[in-house]
Amino acid sequence: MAKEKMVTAITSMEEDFAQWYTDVVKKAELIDYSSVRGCMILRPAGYAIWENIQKELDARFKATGVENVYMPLFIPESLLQKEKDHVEGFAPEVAWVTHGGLEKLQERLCVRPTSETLFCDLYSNIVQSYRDLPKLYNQWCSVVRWEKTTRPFLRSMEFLWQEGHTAHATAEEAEERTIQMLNVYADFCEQILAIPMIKGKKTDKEKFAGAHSTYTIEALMHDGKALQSGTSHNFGDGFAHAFGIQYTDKDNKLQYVHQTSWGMSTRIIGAVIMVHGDNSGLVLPPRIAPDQVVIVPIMQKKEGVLEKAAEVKAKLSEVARVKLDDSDKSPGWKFSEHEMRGIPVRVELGPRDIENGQAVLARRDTGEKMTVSLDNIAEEVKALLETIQNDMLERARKHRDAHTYTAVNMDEFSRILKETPGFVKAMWCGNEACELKIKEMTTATSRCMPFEQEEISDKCVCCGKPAKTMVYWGKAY
RNA sequence: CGGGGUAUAGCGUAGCUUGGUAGCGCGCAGCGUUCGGGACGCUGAGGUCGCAGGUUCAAAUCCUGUUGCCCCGACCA
Repeated sequence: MAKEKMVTAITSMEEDFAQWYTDVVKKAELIDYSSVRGCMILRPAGYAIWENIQKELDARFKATGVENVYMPLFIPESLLQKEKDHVEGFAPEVAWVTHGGLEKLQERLCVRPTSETLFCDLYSNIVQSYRDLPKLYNQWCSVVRWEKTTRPFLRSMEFLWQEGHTAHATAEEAEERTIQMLNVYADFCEQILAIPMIKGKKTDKEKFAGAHSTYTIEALMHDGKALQSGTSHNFGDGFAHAFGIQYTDKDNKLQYVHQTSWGMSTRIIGAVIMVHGDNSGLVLPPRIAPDQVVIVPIMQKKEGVLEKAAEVKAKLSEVARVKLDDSDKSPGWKFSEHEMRGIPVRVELGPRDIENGQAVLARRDTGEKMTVSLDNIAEEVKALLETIQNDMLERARKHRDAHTYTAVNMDEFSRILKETPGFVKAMWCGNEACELKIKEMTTATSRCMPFEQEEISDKCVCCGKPAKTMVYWGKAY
């Protein structure tokens, strides 16, 4: 008779993907729910991932000349209202401060949903000459959006992110910066998070409130749904006109600046979970994993085992972030626990191994086990982490490609999304009416117009009129 | 904001139909035996049954209201 499972397992993905996601997030102890509706507590395991993301992204930003600043949490109502599209876009989801202590405020203060208006206000004061440009500022902060429904990482009322805001002398320079930052995001996601991205431009319907154009990176989750993972906006000179951000050029003429903004949030952690995770829990790519290796001693009370484990830890610490689990749980319990938390490599070390001068390495991503000599364990682990990182990217790419389809008519389009969810590549006439109709018929939205275009057909998948662009469509988070 | 669930110890739950001393498993604490895929025995601690009213001699259970959470839609990173 099979022994009853002692601990409630994670719901399998196939059974209920949404429940699987919630289970993983909780069991891996990434977050906890708080007493405030829609706000999550980032626990050490979750926050450590964010810290690594910050570290990697911040270095990449700075390498392109970006400087960090910190802006206020509050925005006066009058400031928020200076740009018409922007305020209309965000009005439904801003939180307001109406009182200071017991006194009612003269003017309401909005809790920032994003900080364009504050940066614009600042730039209007500090930019006078072409010599003051460009301004390349970024801030790490949290923002608040009064969401109707929330999910850990994917949509919470308060979330952590970075928002970059730049001001340039010319339209060309602003466009160049917009694309440059999109590429920074895409490279980061592929190199560090092992998530392949589709880079492209948003349609007018999907672009940011107040933007001239919005670029996006889109990823495909394990369940075939798309996740917008980072955006980069070119504002043109729209905000500059609204806020009066002008400078004097070389010919002593007054000019408006051209601006960009770009952001990535803790939502990207949701992508890591849903791209790499499996039925045993989280699977972290080595480069972002707070702990890359966990050593599980076997028969740890036996003399010499913990000593040897500490020795191995010291050796491995030179090539990786290592944790030694010497708690008094059983080995089997530890195996499951660290799998749930997604630690890339497990080292098993027991009396038998020590006698033979070896250890067992287990890969989190494949479950594969191998025996290595203690003499060169550091080199072996280092190489294995690299292999895992590369294999994870490759596997994610294969999954995405296998779930990317083409459609030339609506029958095909609907059938694909119904039977085998994923990205659908299809031609589009450029008319918003077709976007709306497709959404109505299939619930899919245009994810982006990819930089890498293909000519699938010469007719719009929806209306049959001459097509302008190939678009990636999909159901999105 | 609509539709559907749900709320009992840290977690998972039984009890509710038919009111009558709140029970179980995991976890937690102590001791001992264990240890290569969620070990076992013994002992023990832990509960305003989401919250607020009401009915009743008596409410986890019946009634009313309210709030949180989860899932599915409409809106967003």
